[in-house]
This record gives sequence, C-alpha cells and structure tokens, in this order.
Amino acid sequence: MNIGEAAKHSGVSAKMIRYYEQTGLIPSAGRTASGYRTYTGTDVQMLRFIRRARDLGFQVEAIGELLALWRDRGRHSADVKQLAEAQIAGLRRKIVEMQSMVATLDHLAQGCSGDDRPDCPILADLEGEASLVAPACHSGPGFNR
Amino acid sequence: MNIGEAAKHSGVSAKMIRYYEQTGLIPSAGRTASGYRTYTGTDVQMLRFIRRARDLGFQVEAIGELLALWRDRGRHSADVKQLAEAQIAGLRRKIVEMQSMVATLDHLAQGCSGDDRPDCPILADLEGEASLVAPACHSGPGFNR
DNA sequence: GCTTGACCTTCCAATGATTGGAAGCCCTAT
DNA sequence: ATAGGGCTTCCAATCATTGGAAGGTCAAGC
Repeated sequence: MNIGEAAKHSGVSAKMIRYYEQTGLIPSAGRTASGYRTYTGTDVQMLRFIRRARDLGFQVEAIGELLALWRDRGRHSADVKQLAEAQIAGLRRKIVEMQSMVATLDHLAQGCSGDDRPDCPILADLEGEASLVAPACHSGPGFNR
Repeated sequence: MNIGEAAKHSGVSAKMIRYYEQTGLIPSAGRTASGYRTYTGTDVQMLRFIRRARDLGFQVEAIGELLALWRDRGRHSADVKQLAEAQIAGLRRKIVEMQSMVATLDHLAQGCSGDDRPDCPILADLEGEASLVAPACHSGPGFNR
C-alpha cells in the first residue's frame, strides 16, 4: 500500500504521514525499488492510533509516549492513565479559561445595544474601564480626547 | 516613553509591540533622533486595549477590526457587538469540542485500573476498538497476570 | 572623559501542526 | 508512446510569540 492509500485508510494526510516520519514519531516506512513509501496493515493501524489520539487533543509529544506504551507489552496501565489524566487536566484548564472569556464577553455584549449608535460597553471595557459592571459613572475622568 | 516602559505599562512585551507595528496592527511609533521608538499615553492606552482584547481570545485580525471601530466615532455598536458575538460563538464551539474530548477521556480513564497491569481501555480505544462504551465484555478479559 | 550596564535597534530563527506549491520521477491505462 | 495521476524532495507560509546575536545609545559612577 502506498502513502495515498494509507492516508485514506487512516485519516491522516500523506503530508502528515511524511512529517511524522521525519520527526521520528513513526519509524521510517519501507520503500519500493523506485523510492515509494510502502505501508502495511499494521502501519495503518498505528496511523489510526495517532489520529484518534490527535482527535482527543493530545499533542504529538504525548502521542509519542502513548505509542511507546502501546508497543510495550509490559507497560503499566497506570502510566497510560497518568497521560490521559494530564490531558484531561490540561483540557479542563483551557475550558475554564475560555468559559471565563465567554462570561465576560457575554456580559459585555448583553449590555451593548447593537444598533447604529456608537456607544458600546464592549469597547469601553477594552479601553480600560475600571470595572466590568459599569458603576454609576462618576462625572467622568474629565478628559475626553 | 520608550518601548520598555510602554511594555511595562501596557502589559504587552516590547517584542510584541514591534511585531504589531511591523504587521500594521498599530501605526509606526515616533522616533527619537537616535532611532528609539517613543510612546505617548494614548499609545499605551491602545496597547492596553490590544492586550485586553487578546486576553479575551480575539485573534489579531479581529483586534484590528476592534481598533478600527474604537477609533471610529461614527461606528455602529452593532458592528462591535457582532464581532463580540462571533468571538463568543467561536469560543463556545471550541469549548464544546474540548468538553467532548474530556468526556471521552474521562470515561476511558475511569475504566482503566491504573496499576501495574498492562490492560488498558484507553489504549484499546485508541487502537480502534469499536465502541467507547465497552459492551458487556464477552466472558471478561479473563487474564490478569 | 571613560567605562559599565541596561536599554534600544534590526535581523534571523524557532516553536507546533498543518497546508501549499514547485520541480521532477514513476506507474498505469489507453 | 503519451497523458494523467501519484509519488518524491525541498522550501515556504500560517499564527502569535519568544529567543538570540550583533551593534548602537543612554545614564550613572568613578
């Protein structure tokens, strides 16, 4: 099987297969006499493994560790679980961060009339208004500009 | 005020300030006779605007649009609101995606004994097991070791 | 006045994962 | 034999950011 077919069956683009080989994530593929890369069913299984891990948000470095454990028959499932839980923790951290962004933006957007008037709490906040919950405006800082 | 001070007051690194100038996000700063960039209070305010937008996850391109609206006294708040809501929608999409990853991983990790045995549903799933919800296992995995 | 250290300048490179393209070779079918 | 598609390598771009090298400048102390 050549690289195009391997790509089709694994869901990993030919470009990425070459890249993974180049960076050492996967071993060098076999070659035909004319230099074409060849792949076996096992290779495709490995590529699918990579794709699934990638779909779960694992970085390539972590995928390398997962692949090593996958190949290691004497592995401890604790090591796999630890990688998975680190991944979960990382994702949860990002989710919380984004949720906070959404909360702020949503609050600001709801305060925005969204019509043809220029006044907008979103811009006011970005500009550096002291609080998110616009306090009853103290006669203004005086300088407009 | 030179670039280091502007960086300190705005929370945007000097490197990034130069980068933003180079890419046209911000106008070219003034220069002293010897070539040092100089910044005014207004410049710092703009940099803080950028930093806040960045903290809300806006991409630089969107920040450029926000800056343009900020500067446009005749803007329609609807345009600002639209940018904010596109950002909210994008964030929500990513959050949902990540939550789905967490759900899958969490389910798999909970099924993993996490001890010194090699059997691991996480690897089994990555390998391409048919289902995520391990079906009542045919006579059980049986082998301990 | 001169040295020192902290700051500034530009330019180049790397990150991480992926995509795009160009130039050229190979395979297969007509 | 020729056309087309697929393969090869290499180089470049993405996005936002950081790092470093080489060299000029400023302010302070001696």
